[in-house]
Formats: sequence, structure tokens, C-alpha cells
Amino acid sequence: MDTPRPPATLADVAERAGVSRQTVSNAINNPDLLRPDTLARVQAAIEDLDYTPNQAARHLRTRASRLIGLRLAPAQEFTANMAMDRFVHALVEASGEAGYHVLLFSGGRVAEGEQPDPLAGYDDLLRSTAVDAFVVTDTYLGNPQTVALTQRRAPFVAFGRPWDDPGARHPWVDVDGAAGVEAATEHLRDQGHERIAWLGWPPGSRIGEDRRAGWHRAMTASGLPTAGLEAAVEDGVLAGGRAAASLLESSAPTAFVCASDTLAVGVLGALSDRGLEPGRDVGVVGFDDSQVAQVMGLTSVRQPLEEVAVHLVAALRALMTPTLVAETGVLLQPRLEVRTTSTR
Amino acid sequence: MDTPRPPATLADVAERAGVSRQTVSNAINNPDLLRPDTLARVQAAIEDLDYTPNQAARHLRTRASRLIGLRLAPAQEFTANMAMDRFVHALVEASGEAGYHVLLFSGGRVAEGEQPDPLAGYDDLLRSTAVDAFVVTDTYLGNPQTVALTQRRAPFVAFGRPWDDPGARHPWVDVDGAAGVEAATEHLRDQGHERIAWLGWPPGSRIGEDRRAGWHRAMTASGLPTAGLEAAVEDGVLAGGRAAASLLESSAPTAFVCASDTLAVGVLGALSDRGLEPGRDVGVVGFDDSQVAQVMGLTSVRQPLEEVAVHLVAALRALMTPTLVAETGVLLQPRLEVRTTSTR
DNA sequence: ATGAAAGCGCTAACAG
DNA sequence: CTGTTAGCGCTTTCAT
Repeated sequence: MDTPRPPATLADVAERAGVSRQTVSNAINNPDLLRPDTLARVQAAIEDLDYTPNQAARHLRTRASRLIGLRLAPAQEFTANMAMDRFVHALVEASGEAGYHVLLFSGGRVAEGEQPDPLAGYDDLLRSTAVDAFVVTDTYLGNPQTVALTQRRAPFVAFGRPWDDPGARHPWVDVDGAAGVEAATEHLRDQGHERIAWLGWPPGSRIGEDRRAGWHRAMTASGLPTAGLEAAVEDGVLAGGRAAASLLESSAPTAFVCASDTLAVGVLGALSDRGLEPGRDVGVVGFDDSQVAQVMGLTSVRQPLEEVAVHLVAALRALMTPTLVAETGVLLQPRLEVRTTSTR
Repeated sequence: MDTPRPPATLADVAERAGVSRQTVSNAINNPDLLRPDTLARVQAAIEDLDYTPNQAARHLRTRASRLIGLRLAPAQEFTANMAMDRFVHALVEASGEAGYHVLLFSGGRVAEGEQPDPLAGYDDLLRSTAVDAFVVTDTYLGNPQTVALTQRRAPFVAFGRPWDDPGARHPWVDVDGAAGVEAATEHLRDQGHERIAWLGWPPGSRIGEDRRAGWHRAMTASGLPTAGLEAAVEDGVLAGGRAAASLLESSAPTAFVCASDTLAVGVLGALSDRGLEPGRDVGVVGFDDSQVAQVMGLTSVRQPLEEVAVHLVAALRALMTPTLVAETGVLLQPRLEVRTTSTR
């Protein structure tokens, strides 16, 4: 019990079971090739010896590590990080079910004043056969890495549409932000609101434009006015608060749909300054269903990250199984998490 | 450019450089063994061929994967998850600097009505040589896994003190919660508060008791009253709000120190219900410096997770380097992040 | 300072 | 259905 005996190997099991090493290997990887009684004998030996295959040896032989690489963004990139935690969880879970583990690596230190190298880390991991494939998450940056990875013939799937690259061939999974915002807007309309404002980001963010489109679509479809009812500011509580104050001043909206929970929190602050109560007086909806939203009772659009992860893993498996062919694009629907800031 | 040429191997490099394979290996792992000119020639060949050592082969030979295992807790365990995101980031960063990657695995699905197996996943990863060591984070559960891992002679370090196990021999790193809360309490006292209430968790959580001790220590040291100025409730916004309301009613505190940001948000709600302004009227301090605190302007005790990660990795390296000997315990000081809810 | 030989533990390919 | 042979790419002896 106290001797750190080296772990059993295939050969040990084979000897104990009175079969060849190959048969043990088959017992593990292709059980149906064995006669039931042989199989049972081998399994008993495995049990007795507490045998677990050595991954390194298996990897060397099969040229597969059963590891999926995920790069953690170096800094807080815009707003997407709010949900990163949940996404990582979901991915680990989904990968685990498929027999994969998730290997985290960092974007690498960014030297002062230098552009972060979007490819840092990928290359080494790939060529050193440390991972079998990647999940790329920050495609909204203009996805320089997706084209680079494609060039390198690296197997990868993206969480996020290839917005700027209509020729992209890689599998991707994304969430329909526009539909989410549309549903949020309709929800506010159903609560009796007519002057529903959009608080979004400055132009240039495809995700931001997509979300705004959802608001605009819902408003025009319902015959509601949009003129003067929108503002675009950097993601931040203060900026959101100021923009909300100014909108309240200029165009008297009775509800706000926001591109992020952060902006929505800013709106909440502006309301509080004016003695207005969220929900009863003014409806507010955020985006991402972050911890902030959950804790503050903020109605928010929630991305189905668990589902995203499952689809990503499925695509990955398809990618790595020559006989399977992966869907190239999957668009998932978010859900509106209704809380107190949008109901009277 | 288009041919997916197989990656170069050591032999390729050796041939190109006109040396033996062993020399190339030395060039990489023990450069000082080579004559400068040979070294340069080998390095040029490596460059030309874009060579990266095959990890699987290296792992098999050296019996080390340069992977650190981190288990993601199955569910939302109490309050600690608020900071998990930041911690994972920090660990990935610190590991990367030391040439390690982080392998994430899940606690495994917990069958309906069953106890989650605290050891699920560890065993296989270890024996299959998939990881070299583990970082264990949820020691506050009564750390069943630390003893189990110790028995199995698995190299691991813990984020969290071995509260219930004075005989524990494994390295650990923790944050001095008591000192953090003490500093928070003193900060409120310095702001002129005398009736400072403690809003904590029900007994039974060592972390909770530790934090409470910090408040109590600061109060008695300053000769301030504590009687009737505390409440213990489950972690939650609603529970925190109710407890705060009841304390305000019964003992008129002018400030609250809370065991978590969640509880502090509850206090904020209770204040708002009464038309009291956080900071000006009543001081409020939370714990963890979560996104919620940052977004709401909540003063909070911030754990130095980056530093924790660095120490954990250092301990891990010591553990795996026979010549080095690791410190068994490191206690780090948190920092008070002062925002608007505690200043007038 | 450099090279030759051996083998880590496994599985693919082929025989029987 | 089972066994034999070979070798994945690397590093650790041990010679030179």
C-alpha cells in the first residue's frame, strides 16, 4: 500500500490474463472482436491490476491527444467575457461527454504598446501535437485567427459567425443576437411600452449591429417609432447612464433595450437618480444574463451556451472523423430571462 | 504550401544539420553541451524546418505531460465561484510562464439524488499520466479529495487551507480572509462609523467563520460594540436584504461588512427601499470584488488571485523537482477595493 | 563534444 | 478470433 508501485502496463495485463498484448488492446478499443470469455478474462485482469492505458503512449501511436485547445483572451475584450465563465464550464462538460478534455492556454503576454498576436500559442500547440483541435471564440475581432488556422489546416470550430468572410468553410456555431433583442423588444411592447429605446455600441461591431437590427426589426414590425430613440456608446456603466439620461431628457422613452448588461446597469443608475423605478416606471432589458443581471434582477437575453458547447463538440468530432461531415453553420436561439426590471 | 506535409521530426533536423539525432535533442534540452557553431547550425535547421518537438513522444519518454489538472466544480458551490473565472485566468497565465498548460476536467455528471463523487476524474487522469499534478480549489468542502489525493501519492497543491486537517502535509496557498474583513471594518471606522454590522453565513463554513473573526477582531480592538450587530443567512440577495432590513430595524447600524458581494447587494437593496444612500448614509462593503461589485460601485475585499496562482505554480514546480522543497503554506493578504458604497 | 543503441507503452498491419 | 512484428518520436544510457 505504501510502495509507489509503477502503474501496470498492457504487457502486465496480457501476462496475467494469459493473452497477447494486442488482445488486451483490442479488449479496450474493440471489445466486440473478442470472444466473450476471453474478454471477461482480460477485463478481470485489468480490474485486478487497476490498469489504465498510458495516454502518452496512446497519443504517440494514434497521433491524437483527445485534447481540445481553448485560448483564454488576454484581457477583457469588450463585453463577451461576461459569459466566458459559463461557456468554459459548458465546453468542459460537453467535451467530457465526448471523451475529450479542454486544454487552456493564454494569449501570451502582450508587450507594452504592442499589438497582441492573435495567433500566439496556437501554432506551437498544434505542431507539437499537444491538441487535436481548437475552439476559437473571439471571431468578432475580425477573426484573423480563423483564416490563419485555415491556412495551417488546423482543425477548429468557431463560436461566432464568420461575419467578414463569406468564403469561410469552417464549422461555426453562433447565437442569434438579433432574434434575442427582437424578443426582448416585443416583450416590452407586450408590457405596454411604445417608446422603446435602443442603447447600443458604436458602429463597427458586427455583433452590436446585429443586436441593434433586432430592435429595429421589432419596432418597425409593430409600427412603433424609432427616431431619436437610440444611442451608441462604449460599453460601460457610466457611459450607459449618461446616454440613458440624455435619451430620457430628449425623447422620453418608457423602456430601454441594451446591447449589454453593463449598459443596462447604467440605465438602472440613471433611473434611480430620477426617482424612477425599473419595471414599474421604465422597462429595462440587458444582454448576456451575467451574474450582474441575475443578482440585480435585470431582465436579460441569455445565450444557450450549454447548447452552443454541445454543437461545437459535435462539429469537432465530425471534423476529426473522416467519414462524418460537419454542418458548417448552426444558429441557436437565445432566451429572454424575464425578471423585475421589465415587468410592472 | 498546400501539401499538408507531416511535421518535421528530430531525425529530419539532424539530417539537415548533418549531426546525430541526439545532438539535436541536446541542442534543445541542454544547449550548453554543444559547441557554439554546432548549436548555431542545429538551430538554423530547426528554424528552416519549422520544427517543434512532438509532445506525445516527449511525454512517453520523460513521463511528464507538463499539464496541470484543474477540476471545474460541477455546480455553483456556495459563493466561491464568483471569482473562479479570474482564478482560472490567473492560473493559466502563471502556468504558461512556467511552461505548463492547464487541463480542465469536470466533476462528472452527478446522478439524480446521489452524492457527487469528489474524486471523480482525478484518478483516471493521474494514472493515465495525462496530467503531472493537480490544483485543488474546493478544500472548504471539508477537503475529502486532499486526503484521497495524498493517499494516492498524487502531486497536488491546494488553493485553500487544510482547515480540518492539522496533519496535512501538502502545499497550500490561501488568502487571509479575516485580515481582509478586518481592514474593511477599520476602513468603515475611519469613515466615522461606530455601529458596524456583520452580515455573514450560517455557522459551519470555515471560510465564513474566518471572515467573521476579522470583523470581530477589528471591532473589539477599536472598542466598538458588536452585540446585536450581526446576522447569519444563506448566501443570496433576498436573504441578505431581509437580514439587513431586520438589523436596521433592531440595532440601527450605520455600516455593513458582508461575507460576500451577494449579501452586500442585498443590503444595497434594503437601503434603497428605505431611501438611504449607500456611502453617504450607510457604508457597505462586500467580499470577492466580483463583476457585480465592480459594476455597482460596491467597495469589496479583493483576493490577490494572480499572486495565488503564481505561488501555486511555484509550489507545484517544487513538488515535481526532487531537489527543491516547497513551502507548505502561504497566506496572502487581500486588498480593499474602495468604491462609492463606503465613502461619503 | 558527438554518436549509437535501446526502449518508454501503445496500436496498425498483417499472419495464422 | 488471437498472436507476431514493427515502429510512432523522443530521451537516457553508454561509448567514443
